[in-house]
Amino acid sequence: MLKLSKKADYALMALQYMAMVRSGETSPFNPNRIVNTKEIAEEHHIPLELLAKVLQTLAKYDMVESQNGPKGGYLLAREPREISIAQVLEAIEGPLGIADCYHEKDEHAPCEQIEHCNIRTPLLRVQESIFHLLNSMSIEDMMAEPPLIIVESRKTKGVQL
Amino acid sequence: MLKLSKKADYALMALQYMAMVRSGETSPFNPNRIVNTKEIAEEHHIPLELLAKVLQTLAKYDMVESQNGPKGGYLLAREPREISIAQVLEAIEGPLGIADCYHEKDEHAPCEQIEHCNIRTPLLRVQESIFHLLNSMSIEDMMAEPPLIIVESRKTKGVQL
DNA sequence: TCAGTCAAGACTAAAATGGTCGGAGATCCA
DNA sequence: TGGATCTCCGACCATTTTAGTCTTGACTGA
Repeated sequence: MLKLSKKADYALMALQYMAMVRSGETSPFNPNRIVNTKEIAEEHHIPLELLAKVLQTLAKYDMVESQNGPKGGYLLAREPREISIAQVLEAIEGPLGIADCYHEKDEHAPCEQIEHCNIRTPLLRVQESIFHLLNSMSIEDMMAEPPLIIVESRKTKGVQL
Repeated sequence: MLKLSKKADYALMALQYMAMVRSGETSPFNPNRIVNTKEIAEEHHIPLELLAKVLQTLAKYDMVESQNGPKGGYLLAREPREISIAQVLEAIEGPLGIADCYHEKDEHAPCEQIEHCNIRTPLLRVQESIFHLLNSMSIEDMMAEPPLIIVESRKTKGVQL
């Protein structure tokens, strides 16, 4: 539950990687170098074609710029700090909302339950908190993180930050 | 994205309703009365059979107690404040985790990317925040909320609480 | 021109989700 | 006491979503 889709995972990985490359972290002698789909896919062991599709949508949403031809590839279209996690997730998976109270068939009609819905208001509060959190974090915040070695239990819950 | 499943919605609605009934809010003369699936389904306009299944799993996780036979139904097994939203979601949709870094086939093996995963640590931070939020809210917090009349735009994002 | 790159779409397989059905079990009352 | 009735229960099916693959085409630079 609440798990990110693979595509969203891949998008974040790719953007983080591009941000690292751009900063010169991975290859100090040529920051700003362009990276292509294959490189990212091999680096992270993810299927090439799927990543390609993800990068296409990121390009469509102006988060990366594509360059065609040999030596082509992608680069970040903005500063890493200007790309929020919320923006990435919305680009890949559509508008985010814990409670979106709209009819499935007709975007503009409210859902069947709305007249008798007792949980809407509190859920909207939860939703706003999550939005705020995801909007406040950017790709920059994902850089230079030492990978965790310890695989902690999935039972750890409710830990205060 | 991040949208709750129908089942999760129904579970929360049902629990909130049962909490209201129990408090005497809906029918002052007999609080603690037992309610059956049909009543909840009709009250909220949700399909009976699906709600039934949801209530079954809630019973399995000891959030409600079931009583069979005529005049049977469900009641809350605990105080509303002792049932957190996180518990409900986990009961219905399985363990929650933005990033669960496990192999799909083998629960105990880490996922393919973990060795080269650059986004794990920051995502775990996000995840912990959300866990904390969902654990800190209970069914009690969902009671006595006046329904919102205004249908606000789904474009409102990143609003500070 | 040619090889390497992105772009775009159709297509398939598998999983998750939403929804349905025919019972099994408990209670009530003649 | 025994059946009628009302409830929960668990297996089942249909649809949608997701993940992944494949093909074709267009663009670019050497």
